[in-house]
Amino acid sequence: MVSHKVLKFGDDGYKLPAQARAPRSVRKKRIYEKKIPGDDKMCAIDLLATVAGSLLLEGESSVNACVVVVQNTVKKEFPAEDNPVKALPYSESPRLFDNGQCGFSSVITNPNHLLVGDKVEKEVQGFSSLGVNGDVKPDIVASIGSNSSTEVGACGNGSPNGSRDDVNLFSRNDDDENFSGYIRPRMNRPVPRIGDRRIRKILASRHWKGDAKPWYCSKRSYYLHHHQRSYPIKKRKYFDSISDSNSDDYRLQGKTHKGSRTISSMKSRNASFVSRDHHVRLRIKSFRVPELFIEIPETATVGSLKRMVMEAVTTILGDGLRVGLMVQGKKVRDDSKTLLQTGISEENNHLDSLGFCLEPGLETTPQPLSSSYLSEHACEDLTLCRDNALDSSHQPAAPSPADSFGKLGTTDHSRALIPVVSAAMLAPRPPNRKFKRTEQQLAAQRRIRRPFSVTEVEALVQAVEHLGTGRWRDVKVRAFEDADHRTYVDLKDKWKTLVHTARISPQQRRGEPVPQELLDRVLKAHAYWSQHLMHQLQTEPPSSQVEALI
DNA sequence: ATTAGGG
DNA sequence: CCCTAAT
Repeated sequence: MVSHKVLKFGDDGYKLPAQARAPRSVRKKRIYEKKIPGDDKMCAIDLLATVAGSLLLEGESSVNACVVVVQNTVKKEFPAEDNPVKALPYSESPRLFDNGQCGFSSVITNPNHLLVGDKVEKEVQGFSSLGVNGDVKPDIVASIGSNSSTEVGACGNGSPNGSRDDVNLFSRNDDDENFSGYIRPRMNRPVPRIGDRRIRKILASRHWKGDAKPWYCSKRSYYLHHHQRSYPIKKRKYFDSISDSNSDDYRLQGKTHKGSRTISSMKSRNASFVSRDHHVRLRIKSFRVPELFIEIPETATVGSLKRMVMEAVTTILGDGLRVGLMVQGKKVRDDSKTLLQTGISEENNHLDSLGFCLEPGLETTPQPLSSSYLSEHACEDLTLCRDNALDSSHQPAAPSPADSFGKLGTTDHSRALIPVVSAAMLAPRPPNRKFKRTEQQLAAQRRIRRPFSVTEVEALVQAVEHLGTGRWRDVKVRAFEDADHRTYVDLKDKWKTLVHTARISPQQRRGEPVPQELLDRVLKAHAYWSQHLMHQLQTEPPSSQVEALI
């Protein structure tokens, strides 16, 4: 009987459980959601190589060269007075191993700088669409600096509107953050990432107000996934004014491009900001491969082990990646948002929790495993491993997370081992807890407040009159299909407050006054549906009743 | 994924 | 709005 060694690279793999939740991008989209047009595809490896190349470019001194990675090319822009930096030959692949260390604590280890100009947004989008990945969701995070060792030096002054908003973020040293992940056979089931449940518990035990907000937040990840995060605080007033000045009746408005109006009005208003040639300098310290679990027979050769590890990494990188961006612990999904809006160009302290991550490009077309970058050797070894696993009866000495090991080889699809990376390791380091989060930071975590306009209230009331108070999903579809920022939870909450508002005296009400007529309807509908909970289940009341209700 | 309800 | 718990 061949015993297996379970090798685990990295030793603090579980230190960040709260961040272990995998992206939900995989999940089925809500019906009322709009589909995002597919992006171009490109070779993930090439991408990584490109990124790596870019990152390896700089030495400590040359801080001002601007290296922008655009798909398969590396575009360099050099400030007049700076020494150009040699570009890494494109053919040179990133270093996957950290010399002297077991495994690959970092794909790219040299301190380096990635300076991004205005066009960052576009560039990032270029990345965001690589191949795809069937059922595994590795994440690789490139943390930008770290709290403990990050030196945030502002080239400009601190004033938000100062003449120089440039921010230079860089880390002094390459402090070693461990990584973890698993290698597991490709199975139907997603990998046993760090248990959701456990994570939730941990999350639950953590009051977000007082603690770092995990960037994967159970529920929130659901709708924030699709309903973009709010704007930076600083811009809040500005946005509020916009939405306030426009009543949004999405139902009547029909399908329009989301936010088109907002964007356009924003442009004109924000012109003074945007026009200025402010740049944000970011330095991606390194991309790390998270914790990795490998099960391999004792009789396997060192060479095969090495290849296995290589295979794992390669698979992670080659199975389709896209770039994710995290700001203040929150994933920024809206690619159309500007850095300014996202807060990246704001004060320095916003950058301490900025992170890039490579995640599976699940939005795009799935690619058959055969097209991945598995080498023949790797496949051979993996096959060998699989066979051995079969021989050794079943069962994996591998405890916990690797419960799938036992099934190694039970499926034909398990020909290749798919490395699974726990998101935990990849997450950017949580904000430094030493310093209390500022109100601003806290607020930035929230979605922007968007008071319901009278028109929206009207739409909501009408929908509830017809559908009742227990079918918010339907209400959403029916009356707010195009209001992407209004989730059914929001609608439910709004109804709650409407009912409350209707019950209190007009003097106690705040905000834009809701016509009494509407409030009356709210109470009526509320009363009606309170009594007809039975019917509310599926059917809509006869129009006659509804009208009577109205 | 949705719903319900407290914070 | 946020967050959870329970569906």
